[in-house]
Amino acid sequence: MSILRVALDVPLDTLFDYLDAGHQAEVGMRVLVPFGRRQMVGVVLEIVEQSQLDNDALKPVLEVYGGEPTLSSEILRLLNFCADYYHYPLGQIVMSVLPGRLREARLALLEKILGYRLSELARQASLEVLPKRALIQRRLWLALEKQGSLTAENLGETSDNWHTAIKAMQAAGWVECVELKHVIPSAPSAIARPALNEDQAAAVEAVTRQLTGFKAWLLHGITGSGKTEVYMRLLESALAAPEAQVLVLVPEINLTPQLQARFKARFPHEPMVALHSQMSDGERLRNWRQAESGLARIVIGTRLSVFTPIPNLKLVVVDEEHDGSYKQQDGMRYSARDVAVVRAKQAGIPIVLGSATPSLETWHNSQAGRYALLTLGQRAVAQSQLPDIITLDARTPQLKDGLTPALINALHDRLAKGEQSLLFINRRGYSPVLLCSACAWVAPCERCSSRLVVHLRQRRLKCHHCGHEERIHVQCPNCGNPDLHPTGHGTQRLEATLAELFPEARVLRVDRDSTRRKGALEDMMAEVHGRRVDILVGTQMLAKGHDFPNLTLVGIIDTDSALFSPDFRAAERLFAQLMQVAGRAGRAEKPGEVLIQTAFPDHVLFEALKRHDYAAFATTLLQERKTAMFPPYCFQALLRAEAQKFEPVRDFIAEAANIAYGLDGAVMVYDPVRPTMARLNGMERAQLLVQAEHRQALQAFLKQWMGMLRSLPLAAKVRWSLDVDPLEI
DNA sequence: TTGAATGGCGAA
DNA sequence: TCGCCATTCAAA
Repeated sequence: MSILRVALDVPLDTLFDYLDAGHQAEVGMRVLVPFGRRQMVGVVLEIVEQSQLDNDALKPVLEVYGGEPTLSSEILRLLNFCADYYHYPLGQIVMSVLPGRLREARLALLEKILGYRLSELARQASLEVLPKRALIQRRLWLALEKQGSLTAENLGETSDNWHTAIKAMQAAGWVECVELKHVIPSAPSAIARPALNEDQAAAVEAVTRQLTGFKAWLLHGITGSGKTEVYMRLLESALAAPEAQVLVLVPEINLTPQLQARFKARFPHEPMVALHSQMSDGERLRNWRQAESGLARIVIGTRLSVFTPIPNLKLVVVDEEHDGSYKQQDGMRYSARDVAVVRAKQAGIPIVLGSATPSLETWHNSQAGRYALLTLGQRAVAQSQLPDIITLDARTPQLKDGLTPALINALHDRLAKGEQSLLFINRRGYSPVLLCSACAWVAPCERCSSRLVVHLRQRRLKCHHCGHEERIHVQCPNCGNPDLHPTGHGTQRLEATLAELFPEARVLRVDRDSTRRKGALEDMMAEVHGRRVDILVGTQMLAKGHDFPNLTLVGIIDTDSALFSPDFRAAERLFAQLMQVAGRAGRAEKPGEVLIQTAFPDHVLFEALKRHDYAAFATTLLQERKTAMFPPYCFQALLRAEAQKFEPVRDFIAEAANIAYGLDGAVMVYDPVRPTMARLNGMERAQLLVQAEHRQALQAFLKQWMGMLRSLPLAAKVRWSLDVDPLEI
């Protein structure tokens, strides 16, 4: 009798063996199995003849969910790689990449992919058999005539009331419901494609020439250089092969609808699905299923979608590859960008990583020749200019509520011209600190090593790390002084200041607080586009993806903390962020201006930024990293631990360090430290960094180390995790 | 991780 | 001795 080796969602680094009991399960199928006193859903990863355990110690599977799509061997191979590389239990990985519905103990996919097509009867007849006034029916008829068959989703795009119309047509016998296996290819239609500039054309040509076989490309294009157009041309080429599918990764959910809309306009006939965590379970499953079955040809999604089974994958695009959102920050701490590269390699297909400010890891790979570099140096709209970037010395006594006179003048100027401005400040709330004027007490968070932020309008103090809230104190709890001052500037305070300085201006604040309501961001963007806003105040939310044609001034307030941060990646991130924000200015024909307030106007970062010279800055940073032996010149892993009490955390980390010191000498083990947020959400934290010059050495070390850590008694007393290639240290 | 079994301790 | 808790252990 064959033995099924099953992956289960338990934090144990092992598979569990079950007897097949005549079910004839296959690798990749879901099964229901008894587990302790419970039942669990798992996935068959191996089928063997003999278990390590005695056969009578094995229980039979309860159910095999056959007739469903399974996890393909390609995906299982990728997940195996991840389990190895990130040192995370395979069972948990397998179960976490399945859509929620497939983690439930029931057959999920009895529903077929249904589509509609014109009946034989209808094909003999003509549109004129429909009532004259049934406009929607007529539209659907035409669409079906053109496409052959369409899914409910396709029809939903044709019109909102498609459902009643299709029912009527079905009742009249014009339309029939069929199960879809393949998309019926549509006749190519004339879609307007903008002309490419020289750089774009060269990039498209280079990749198109090598669409078979693995190759990683870095598409380095300044903001506004038309990266998306390059992606679309590449999709076009890749999709020219019959049945071919492509995967496009985007960093954030916010950016999916935008890109989706552009793709839809360009590829109206290509079935496209989006995958991200904000969709309902049903929708997620449906879309996953369409990708898995080969029906969807364009799959666009956030980081988790890198694990979607896509049988005929021919090209992967990772947009904004430098973006930190690609890194999962809990559970298996994978980098979707890195996994995407592995996936492309395993599948033997090209991958394009796009960014205006590539991560240093990627840039280094391109310099070392591992990735081929494609540069877009011109803005796509030829006459549009790169913005002028100017630093303003913030060490002036004439600061008015944190604003320099030069910035205020520039705002005046735009207002007079009827142009829009954007002030960028990376701090939500009214002010970041509540300070006692007498004893210098500041309101702390009880659960974190952080300060509470003043939200004046709601009269509350909030912790931006754990979500804790309390009322604003009437007097200092330390000395009784009633004179407590909100100190420093946040978005809300800036908004208030601007209202005072420019009473006639329409100011709009865009941050996590003001956009909490669903659809709020979209509404606000519409306000901006409709020119019903003069000055935008916002956090980094505004940096990504939005085009503001009438925006000609970007003011950046208070970025200095990142210049001298203990985190060696802070400068890299700041540069990327400033480049991105700067890219918001002057995207159309109007030249833009970026004013940066800083106490360090001559800092090299700003010098490079003024010249829009990413390459030079990257070279400087890489030089520093090389000298210090930091990534990408070494490979790191970070062991984190947390618990309610510090003592077990300290002991666990200390013991882990001791074990590490005793292992392989090719790995450097730092001292245990407490992170900047030593306390977070009521948990005491500590961490330990290890690094090695070679990935292999680090991996070999981690394998041993993890095995030993898992068997430590203390390991059960703390919450701990390993972060391979950590982004924040 | 979950859930059950174990063991220590105060109350009765 | 009961009941409650914290801790420990197994899961195929």
